[in-house]
Amino acid sequence: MTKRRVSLKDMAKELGVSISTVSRALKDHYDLSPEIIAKVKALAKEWNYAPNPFAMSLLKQQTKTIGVIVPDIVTHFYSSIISGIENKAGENGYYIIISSSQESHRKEKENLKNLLNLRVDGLIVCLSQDTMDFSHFESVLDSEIPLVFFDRVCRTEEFSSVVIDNVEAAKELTVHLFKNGSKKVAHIAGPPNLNITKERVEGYRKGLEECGLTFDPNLLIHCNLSIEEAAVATNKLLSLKNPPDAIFGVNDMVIFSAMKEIKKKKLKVPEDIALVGFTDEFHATVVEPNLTAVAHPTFEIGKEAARLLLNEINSPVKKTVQQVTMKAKLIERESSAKRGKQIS
Amino acid sequence: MTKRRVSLKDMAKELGVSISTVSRALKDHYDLSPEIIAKVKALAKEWNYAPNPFAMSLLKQQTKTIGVIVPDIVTHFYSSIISGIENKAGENGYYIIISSSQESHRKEKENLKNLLNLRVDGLIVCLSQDTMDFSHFESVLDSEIPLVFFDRVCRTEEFSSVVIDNVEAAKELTVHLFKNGSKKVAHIAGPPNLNITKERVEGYRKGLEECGLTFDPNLLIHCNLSIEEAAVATNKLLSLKNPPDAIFGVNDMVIFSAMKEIKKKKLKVPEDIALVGFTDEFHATVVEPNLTAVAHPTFEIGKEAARLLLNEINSPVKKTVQQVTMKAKLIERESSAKRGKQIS
DNA sequence: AAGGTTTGTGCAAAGCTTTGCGGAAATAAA
DNA sequence: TTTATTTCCGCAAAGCTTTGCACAAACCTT
Repeated sequence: MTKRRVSLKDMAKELGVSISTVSRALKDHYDLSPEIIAKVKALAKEWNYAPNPFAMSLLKQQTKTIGVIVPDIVTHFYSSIISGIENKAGENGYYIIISSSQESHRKEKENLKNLLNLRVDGLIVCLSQDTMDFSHFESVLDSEIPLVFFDRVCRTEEFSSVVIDNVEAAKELTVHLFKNGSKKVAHIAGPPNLNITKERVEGYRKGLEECGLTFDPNLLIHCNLSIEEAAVATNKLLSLKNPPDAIFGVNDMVIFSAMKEIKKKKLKVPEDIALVGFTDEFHATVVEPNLTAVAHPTFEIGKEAARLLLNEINSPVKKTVQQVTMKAKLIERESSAKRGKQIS
Repeated sequence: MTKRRVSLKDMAKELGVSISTVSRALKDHYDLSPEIIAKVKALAKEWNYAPNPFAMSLLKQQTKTIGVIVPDIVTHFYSSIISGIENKAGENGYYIIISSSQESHRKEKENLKNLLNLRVDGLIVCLSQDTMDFSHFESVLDSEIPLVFFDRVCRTEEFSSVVIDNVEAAKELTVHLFKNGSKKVAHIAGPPNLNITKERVEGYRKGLEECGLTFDPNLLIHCNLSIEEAAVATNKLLSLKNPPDAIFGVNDMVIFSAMKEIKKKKLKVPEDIALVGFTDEFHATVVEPNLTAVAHPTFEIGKEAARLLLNEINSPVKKTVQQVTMKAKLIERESSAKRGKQIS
């Protein structure tokens, strides 16, 4: 138990005036005598007064708090987005409360319930990997608390969301591989229920089509987004009788893992097999060879999600569902350099 | 403005009983009739009642909230520690509010003030890079709110802290380099004001001493923890007339940057120059060659800090300052392999 | 001097919960 | 029938802030 902070009451007692007078003095109410105002302010400063946020929340029925649910906070992709959210929220006097679903549907539901009970003013959510049933968001609709999804989304007619154009980006990536000499492009995809998986697979197939390559079901493997499963998938691909000459991975983890497995087999990237993926700016340049990748503007995604949410929170009208698509850019680096070209 | 949630009052009205009865029924008060209890509970469930946390905070004078201040949330080291904190806090029904100082003393002060005004029950802090003046923690002492530092600490007689044995680890790292053939070990250190810097420099010098190497001031460079400054430092070392054959970097950023610069110069790690540092498990294995490093048990550090804090929060006695030193282990990988030995 | 206006301040309610205490009704005992 | 005992439930205060309304005092006008 910690010490009680000073309240208006304490100051009123000290100065021999009423609580209301103190309250008003602090906000320069027009018809208080200047002396009183000065006295009150001086004492407030000396005693280091700050309004009790709980009393305020109770009164105002708003908490200046945003709840965030992400699959995990350790992955750079998410922490960077969180950073963007924090940035925007902070600018507007909002605090964020972060909770991670650890890619579990159960935990996601639990976190959602907790944040709702905490009376957050709004929510920003990225779905967990194994969320296939979206009924828990019904309660959000009921409560009329604004919610914005990002990256992994659902119920887009009911909730705003921030995404990148996955179809287009995946297509671009596939075409890029073809142009740089790959003829057998494999794709290690994510869990089939996620929108990002579906969209990227769609883009992959469109890309193949555009290049006149036929889709080979053996070259498309779904896995969850762990290092382990990605390693298994990679090895499966590499041991095909007709192995791929390029792999397009659905995200960071998958790419890292694939790269490790490829190196273990003494194969060279990109000479033997090119490698591309979706990732964030940071990691693409840490690994070697540097990764050709669709880089998410993570910080911006976070900021945008927060901006949308703040808009909805402060909007007088009922609902303003919006889908924002951010620009993701393909950055060509070493891992998919043209065959035969010397890598420096 | 969102919909009001149901309150005890609403339910009391609906059932035609008093608020107190509803409140007591929900906690199975002994002298209420079983029928009333059943009715209340049924309605509470149907209406999805949850106590208003602000009313509770007001009443109980505690918020079940922990404030966390870190230099940034994007770096894996910190996000992983945060993850540990969240884990432990969650288990005990506490929420965490995270704010980042962005390595700025000013922001750190501001965050501290905000969290104090928010009435958090406790604080977990890692100092910013340019915090040299620690007077802002006076207010924490005054408020009697428990605080635990980790990694970058100060005022250790007044606040508990969780650290690793930097001196010992740095010494070990230096000796390891010597044993594997390095004779001129350089150290890129952090800002001189940080305890981690001082301790690692001390360990470095002890290590040199133990190996019978004399300390060369040219081989010790201080820099802030950015990619850019680390690159400058690395180049300065490499262009000495008598350049080092090993670099010991104070943290991740420094190491990544140094590695890039070394590769740019077409030098080989570890053949031309060995590289070791302090980092987390994850990144050490992502870069190539894999990094020999003192790996922080980041998740555990977070859990331990939270554990200490929770102890203090729930302790009836006044103060129980504790210094916990976590085990950091040196993991030998490729970047410092014995000279001449083949790297697989 | 009496009524009207201005100026400065306090009361009280609302927002929500918990809990000590007191009170009413019902039952048991005398 | 009256008193004592249970059994069940409500009042009210505390925790803190804001704000509409009311009240009092001082001033001004006629």
